[in-house]
Amino acid sequence: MPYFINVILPIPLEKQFTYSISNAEADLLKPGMRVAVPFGKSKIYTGLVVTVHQTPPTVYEAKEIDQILDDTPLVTAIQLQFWEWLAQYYMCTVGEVFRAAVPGALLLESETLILRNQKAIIDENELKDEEYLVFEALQHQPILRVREISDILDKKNVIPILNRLLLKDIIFLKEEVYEQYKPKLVRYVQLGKDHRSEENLEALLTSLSRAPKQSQVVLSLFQLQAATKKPVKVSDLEKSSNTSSAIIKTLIDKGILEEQFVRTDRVVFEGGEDYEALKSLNEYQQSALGEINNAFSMGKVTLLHGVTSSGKTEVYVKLIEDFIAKGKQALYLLPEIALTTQLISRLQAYFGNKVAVYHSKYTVQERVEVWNNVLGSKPKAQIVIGARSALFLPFQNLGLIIVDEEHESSFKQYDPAPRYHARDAAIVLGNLHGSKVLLGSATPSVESYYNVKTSKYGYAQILRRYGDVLMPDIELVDIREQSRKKRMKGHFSERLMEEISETLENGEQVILFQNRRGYAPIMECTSCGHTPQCPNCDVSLTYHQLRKQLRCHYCSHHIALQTSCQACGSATLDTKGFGTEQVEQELQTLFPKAKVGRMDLDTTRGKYGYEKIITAFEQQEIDILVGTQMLTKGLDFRNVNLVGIMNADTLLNFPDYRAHERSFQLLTQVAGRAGRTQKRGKVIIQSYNPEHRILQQVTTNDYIEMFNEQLYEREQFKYPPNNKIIKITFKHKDYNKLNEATDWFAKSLKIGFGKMVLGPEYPPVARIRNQYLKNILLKIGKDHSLVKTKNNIKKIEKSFNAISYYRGVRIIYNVDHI
DNA sequence: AGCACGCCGACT
DNA sequence: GTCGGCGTGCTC
Repeated sequence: MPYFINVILPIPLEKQFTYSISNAEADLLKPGMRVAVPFGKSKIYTGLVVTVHQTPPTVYEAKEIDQILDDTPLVTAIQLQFWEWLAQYYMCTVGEVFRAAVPGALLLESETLILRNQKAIIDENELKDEEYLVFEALQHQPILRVREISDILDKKNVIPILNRLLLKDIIFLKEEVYEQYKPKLVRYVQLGKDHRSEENLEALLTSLSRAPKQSQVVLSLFQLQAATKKPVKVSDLEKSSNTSSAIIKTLIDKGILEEQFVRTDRVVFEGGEDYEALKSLNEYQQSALGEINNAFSMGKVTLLHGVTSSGKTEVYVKLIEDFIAKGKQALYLLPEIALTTQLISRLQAYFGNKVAVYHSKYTVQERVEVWNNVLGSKPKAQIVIGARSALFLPFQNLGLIIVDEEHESSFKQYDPAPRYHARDAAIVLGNLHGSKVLLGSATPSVESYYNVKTSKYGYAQILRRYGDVLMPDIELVDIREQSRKKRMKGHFSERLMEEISETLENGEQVILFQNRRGYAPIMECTSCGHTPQCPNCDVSLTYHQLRKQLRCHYCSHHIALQTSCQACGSATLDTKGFGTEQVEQELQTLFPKAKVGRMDLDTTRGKYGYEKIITAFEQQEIDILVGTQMLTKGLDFRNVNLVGIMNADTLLNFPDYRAHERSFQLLTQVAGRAGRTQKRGKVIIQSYNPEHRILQQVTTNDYIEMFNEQLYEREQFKYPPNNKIIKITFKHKDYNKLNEATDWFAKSLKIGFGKMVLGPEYPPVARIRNQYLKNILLKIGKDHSLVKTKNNIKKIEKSFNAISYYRGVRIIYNVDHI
């Protein structure tokens, strides 16, 4: 009986695909292994084996696989279960989860190569211009890629031309698949067998007496090897003998040296073996740890609620220590922006090279190495610290998951699918592994705190800051009043100016928070009111002073800065609103002696962009640091005594149901950066609306009141935690078609769900990259089954797709949309 | 998602 | 009269 496999392909299709395999392959293949399979006319994709079976497909002939890519499974059975859950819950395909879960370097795809047919007899006169260009290019370079041909011809669709050349036998095509991951090899050398004894060495040195460089190398190598008796890294040898690789190569060619290659990890912790002993916990941390362990023993997910700088990290470290002592793996999840060198080096100081790091700034190659180390339960991957994607690593016996900064909305993936929430997914993953899950935050999300209130989660609390440092003194400044009295200097109130001067005089540092990058959001003509718009999206262009450009934040379209209004020609252009760049500039005029730094998306690009600014600030080369959200997470600066929030209103006026909760969290977190040593820190919050409930609650640090009010409001408007929401986004370039399609969909939904259907409504930015967008929001009450609701939606989608006019309108589901 | 096949406007 | 636009349908 012939054998078959079912595979998952990394594409957004619901189905699994069946391929035929030989008996020999059936012996080798196990679920979780990768295979390269032909798909469609010419492509080759990486598929993941789900089942090996003997049921032939009935309505089609199964294709054969191209090749097997692994000799042991790359993905575990638990991972496959986890992927199924994600796909089901977040309404996407398992293929999309597969694509997101596995490092890109392991998902090989074929590429079409164009080669010249050497045997062809070509009459150049028969070729058209474009065909000739391709032909000529192939004379210089025997192999070309489709991309390169596109570049040569300056045209995107080159397939018709290639087809014509193919027909004329001038070229042929080849599909090439290649492994993108290559292990890193380090070259080692040692003295050849014949030269190792002392007398042979002397003979050798005599024979090399007329080649002083070479004998120098031999001598250095002998000294280096004397200590270890092991081969020596070529790079070390070059350094110690002060020679070039050419001389070493000559010696290898002469057979005097032997070379060998050793596989190494790209990611190595250089700290050695001396771990720092864990600081002993203070009584508050100790009692929190007790409460956590108590809740864990009841099998509960637990929330650790500890004020800013209360030393939550030490509690985590203690827990991790306990779990790895039991031989378990531990996963420590953080939002991307909190994954700073500061925190990582702190953990490495405790656990040395047992810590592996996994996040988006790592190269694909580095990620493959972490993946393999986790899969092999290697000692160096017992503890994984990473951003949300670290959930997808192939853990073998995961004992503990910590989700730090649990309230952070960046744990929810927005685009592309799977649009999962890492905190919620972590709880499911914990269930599959039977591991304990700890959520930590200084300002828990309403959802998590609600789960504590309803006894679904365990709870532990730390109310004191570490070392009994006082909570900062928070002062609200009414800038409405100030600007009316013309007391503002730019965007700075008198109070903020005073405090900055005083702090600088004391030799302390200042952090200023402005939740907007760029110089000023928009440029406006004061004569006619015209503002430059993006041609592809429904937004105004943002002014970036540094590059003298107007840029679109959605499609990265940009134009040079205008000197006169495009609409009326007058030169009376002015900026409206302000961002970090402008704050930075104002500071330089207001405090000419202070060194000002800026930290936002624009200044932290690149692998070490971040570190540079942080280090400069730590070493007090910067007096005032201006920044966005990034400033709030995982950073610990000793000498900061003042934090200023330039404008709290932009946060509060955000048009979504989480705006208030998020403002409270953000402001509390930023405030927490002030005064981390003995002196009480100072926080100035500037606002046009200082009576706002949330601002009052931040000032008095009243989390409970904030929670109760928010919970009440959420219940009134049928939002989570008691209700579930699904946002359905529709996308199409034809405005009218989109409107009709969304109206149809909403009408169908309303049959089953009535007034729980909201919209369709345009989002604030209704067109991006020339595609119009429209949303339908579905609220699902506690009394409704989520699974049934989703099935219902899928059914409606099916009928929707059966209407040919609507086809082409893209539908995007976002479950638990934040 | 890609990618091929198939039917209508603007150029040689 | 062709070239190339993108609507439609399929992929084991």
